[in-house]
Amino acid sequence: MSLPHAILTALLEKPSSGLELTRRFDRSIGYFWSATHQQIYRELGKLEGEGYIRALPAERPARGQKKSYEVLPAGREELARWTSAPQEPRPWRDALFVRLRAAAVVGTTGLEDDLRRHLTLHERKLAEYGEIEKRDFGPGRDSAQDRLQHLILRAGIDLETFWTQWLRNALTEFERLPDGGTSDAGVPDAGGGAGAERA
Amino acid sequence: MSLPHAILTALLEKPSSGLELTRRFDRSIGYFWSATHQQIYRELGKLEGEGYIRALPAERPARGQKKSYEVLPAGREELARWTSAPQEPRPWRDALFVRLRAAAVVGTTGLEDDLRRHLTLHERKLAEYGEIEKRDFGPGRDSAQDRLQHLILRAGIDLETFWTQWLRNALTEFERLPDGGTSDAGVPDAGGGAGAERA
DNA sequence: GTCCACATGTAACTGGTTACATGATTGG
DNA sequence: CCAATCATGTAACCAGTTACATGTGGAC
Repeated sequence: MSLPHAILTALLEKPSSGLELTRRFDRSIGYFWSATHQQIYRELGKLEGEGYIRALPAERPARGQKKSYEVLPAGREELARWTSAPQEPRPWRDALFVRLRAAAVVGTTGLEDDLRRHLTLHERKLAEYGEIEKRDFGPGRDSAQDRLQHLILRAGIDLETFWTQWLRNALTEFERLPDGGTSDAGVPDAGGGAGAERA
Repeated sequence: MSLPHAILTALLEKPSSGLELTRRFDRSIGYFWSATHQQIYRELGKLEGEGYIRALPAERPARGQKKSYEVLPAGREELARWTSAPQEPRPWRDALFVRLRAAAVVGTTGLEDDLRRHLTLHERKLAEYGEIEKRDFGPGRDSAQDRLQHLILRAGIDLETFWTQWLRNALTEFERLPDGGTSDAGVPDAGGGAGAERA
C-alpha cells in the first residue's frame, strides 16, 4: 500500500498533475519508490474516489487537458495514520541470489559477466548519490525535512555500498572456483551454449 | 521470473513433492526467496506442462496423495540459460523510506516506535544468520557449492547489518528533531519552491 | 468413528508491468 | 495541414497474497 501514500506525500509537498507526478517519480521520489504514469493515473482516480484528494478548481473535463490535484484534510489524516501504523519489514528478495544458488548446481558459466555489469551499474549509482548528497545536503541544510530526506539518501548510499562490496567479493570468489563452475558431472549439457533467447 | 527457477534449483538439489518444497522454501531457500504452497503448486503445474519437470514414476493420481517431481534435461537447460542471461538489478524499494518522506510532511509521531521494533527484528535476524554461518560454514566447508551458498548468506548478514546500523542512526536522528510533533508548519501547502524537490 | 496432520489444490484479489489508444497544443 | 510533444487514459497480463476447499491415512 505504499504507492497511494507516496502520491499523497508528493501532492502535499506540491499539488501536481499526473504527468508532473510522473516526472517527480522519475527523479527524487523514484529513487526509493518508482512508478509509471499508468500506475499514477489509476491511483489518482482511486484517491479521488475515496475523497482523499480533489482536482483543483480550474478543472476542465477530460483527455489531453491538464488536471492538477491537491490533498484534502481526509487525505492528510490517512497519510499520518498510515505513516505511524506498524508494518512488517519486507524480506530481502533478489534474483541474483537465486541465480547464485542455481549456479551452485548448473555451473557459473556466464553469470560472472553479469555480476561485473551489475557492479558497474551500482558503482555508477553510488557516485550519483554522492553527487546529490554533496549538492543538496551540505552544511546549513539541516531543517527537520532536510534531515529526514538525508536519512533516505544515506540508505541509498549505504545500500549501493553494500552491493559494490558484495559483488567485488563475489567476483574474487568466482576466480578461485574450478573454471566454468561446479559439478555438472553426469548430466548432458544439451547444446544451446551461446545463450540463445528462448521464451 | 525467479520462482520457477528457484524451484528447478531446489528440485535438482533433491527431487521433492510440493509440500517438501514448501518446507524447504520456509528454511534455507526462503531466506532469499520465499513462496507459499499455493504459489509452488501452481508453478509445479506450469513447469510440468512446459516439459521442464515430471512427476516421479510412483505417481498416483490425485489429491491427498504425495507426488514428487524431478527435473528433466530441458529443465536443467532452461535453468542454465536463465542463470547466465543478463538481468537488470531491481531498485531498492521499501515502504519505510516512503514513510520517512511522509513523516517529513505530516510529522514523525508514532513512526519512531515502529523503527525501534524493526531494529529489534533485524537484530534478531542478524543473530540468527550468524548462528547459521557458524554452524554450516565453518572451516573445511569450502567446496564450490559451499562457497557459493556462503556468499548468499553473507549478503543476508551484510544487509541485516546495514538495517541495524541505519535504523540506529535514524533513531538518534529522531531524538534531535523538534519533538515528534507534526511539523505541518514548516511546509507551505502550495508554494513549492523551497526545500521540496531535492534528492 | 472422529479428529488431526499431511497433502494437494481453487478462487478471488492486489500491485506492478507492458502495450496501446486518444485528445490537445504548438511550431514548422 | 502535419508532425512532435504534452497529457490522460484503457486493457491485458503476471506475480504474489489471502482465503478457502478437498482428500488421505494414522492415532485414539
